[in-house]
Amino acid sequence: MPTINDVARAAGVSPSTVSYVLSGRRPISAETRARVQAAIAELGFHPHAGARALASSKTNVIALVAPLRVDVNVPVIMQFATAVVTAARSHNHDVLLLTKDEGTAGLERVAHSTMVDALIVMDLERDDVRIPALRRLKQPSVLIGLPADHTGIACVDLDFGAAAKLALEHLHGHGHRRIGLVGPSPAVYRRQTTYADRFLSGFLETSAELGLRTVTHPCEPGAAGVRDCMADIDAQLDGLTALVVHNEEALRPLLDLLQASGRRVPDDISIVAICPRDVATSMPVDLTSIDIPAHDVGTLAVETAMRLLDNRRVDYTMLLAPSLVERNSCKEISPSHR
Amino acid sequence: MPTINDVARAAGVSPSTVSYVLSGRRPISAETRARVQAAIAELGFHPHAGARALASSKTNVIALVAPLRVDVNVPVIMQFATAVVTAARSHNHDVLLLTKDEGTAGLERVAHSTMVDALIVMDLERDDVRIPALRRLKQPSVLIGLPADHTGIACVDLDFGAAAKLALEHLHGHGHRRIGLVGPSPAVYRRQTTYADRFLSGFLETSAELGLRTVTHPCEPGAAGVRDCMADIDAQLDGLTALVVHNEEALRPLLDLLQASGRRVPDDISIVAICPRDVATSMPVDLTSIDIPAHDVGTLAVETAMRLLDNRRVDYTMLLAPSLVERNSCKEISPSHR
DNA sequence: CGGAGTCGTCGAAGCGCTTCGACGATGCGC
DNA sequence: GCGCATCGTCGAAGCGCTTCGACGACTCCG
Repeated sequence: MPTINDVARAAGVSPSTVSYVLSGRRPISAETRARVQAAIAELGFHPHAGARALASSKTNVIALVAPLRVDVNVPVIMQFATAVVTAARSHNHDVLLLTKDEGTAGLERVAHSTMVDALIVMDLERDDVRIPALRRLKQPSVLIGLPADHTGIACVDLDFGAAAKLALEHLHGHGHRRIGLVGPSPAVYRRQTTYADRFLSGFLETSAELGLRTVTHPCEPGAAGVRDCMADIDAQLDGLTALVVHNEEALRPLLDLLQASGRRVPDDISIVAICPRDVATSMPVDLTSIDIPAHDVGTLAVETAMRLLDNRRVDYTMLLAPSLVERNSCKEISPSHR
Repeated sequence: MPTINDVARAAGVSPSTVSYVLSGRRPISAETRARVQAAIAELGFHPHAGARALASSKTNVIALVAPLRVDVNVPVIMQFATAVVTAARSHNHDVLLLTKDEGTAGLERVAHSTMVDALIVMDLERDDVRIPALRRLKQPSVLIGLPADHTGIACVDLDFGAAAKLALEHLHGHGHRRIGLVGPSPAVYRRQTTYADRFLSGFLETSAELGLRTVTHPCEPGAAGVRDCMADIDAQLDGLTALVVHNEEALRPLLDLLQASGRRVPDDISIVAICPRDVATSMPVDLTSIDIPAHDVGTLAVETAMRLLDNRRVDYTMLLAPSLVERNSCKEISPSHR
């Protein structure tokens, strides 16, 4: 492996000159630069990352802390990860993958040993124990999610409150007045992942504003969970004409159940789903949905980390506006049926 | 951030002694060790990764090259990644996540700049262009998959040939004689990911050995793809009593289609699926399946990388034996119906 | 009781890079 | 034509760690 000294010798310059050619931090004449670059290419020189990190205190690596339990939401996690890696590479950074189950210790390990310049953390809980730890680190961090007290830490997420509002407004606009919410599984609420609450609050507020009759219910995974959930919803609200589904796993069994019980979508019941686009379009009925813009969120998280690294100003709460795509699961209801 | 010198001073020893306490490479008296460890704990010392890498030429990081297109098989990829990260951590290594689309250049970048000690590469094609590049690296690599010429590079994968054999033997044992294979999508064959071929060869060989009447067909994604595929299979082989499905995406629409056309599983048609356990158990019918042991494969890949790093002997072709789990999708067929 | 090992520790060199200050050479204004 | 910037380059210091050789203090054996 050639070193910067080898390159310097080959180009007939000093090592510092090579370094300046590489970093562009000082002006170098065109000829010198050309000679150096030729030497670099010829020798196949790549600067040693460790040496560089040691001398410059920059690693050009960011940590991505992901919930790698084989769990719900796998495709969404994957989309985040893809976006983060891609965006990081476009800023000349690499990504070190950590699992959530290393917890606080993992964050401190990589931060204290100077393996990374910044951290991106996903799947935050309302009072996540990692937040105080992150605050203590010298590296900046960006959260994907919105825990309770994130003072001084940048957060990026979909605006789930607005998403709920948007879903209800859409249905309201189509004449629906009696609407059920099929929520995430109780485990999600228990885990205090805040998107569930934010969505729920937005739902309840908008429901009140628009004067709707609504009922909300979490939904256990599996066909049985869906059956129970729908039974409860139907029991509490008759004349139901629409559902908002904030639960990816439930979608498929829900559609199966509706079909089995002879309720046609969208003729008898309309549905708005909150889920990734490809999930919405891979169902028996193409679902009108509000996308979870994992790609945008991941990219924005990286951009934000980069801004923090160059001491540029950032917003500390970035909630992306939801957008609803109409497909074939919502139907206009005539006033007489309201 | 305290350095090794700070620790040394606090403990009243030389920096090298601290280093030896950390690495255990030389004997250190119990008292000294205790004092040093106390100082480390008190100061919250963590060795600087870059400095360490520079001095020792070891990074304690391995690269994981994953196909991060948002594509088929997402859950399986995720399981591999989880297993690799977990196993790496248990060997005191971290994982740098690279995407397949950086190609050869990405591998060379991280290897030449000494960011990683070893590489684990997934989703190999038959004549993958990355293989020659990997051979040139000074870091060892382990492949998850089995490309054509992998001389000198360790490979780990499920034995797909044996899996096909196992599936057919199971069905044959239950009296089935006319069996269809619903294969991966043509895109997979085109991409020359070798597991498809290995499975197919195993299928054809075993079919011949057992004297079965079989027909094989790739299957495009989506309900339409499944319909076409089944139409072709039925056209070529009447009296079909069983299917082997080597295509995760196809499972759900296939079951829908069979139900819609009044063929009950397992009463009218038996199924053996090759897919992760949780996919098999999340279908309307619990499927008898051969698991894709992503966790085991990922773990073994890391173990192998670790062995290579300590210059221990490794096998260069590690094919894990498949295992079939009986659930509710296969039925004994009476001789009269054969 | 002397020499040969072992044990425990230290000092110094060096890993490959960045960066700071210095310095000759130019160009410029007046 | 002289001083002053600016430009382009160099040399050296150092980033924080590992590792090698050295060395005093013991232990052990014959």
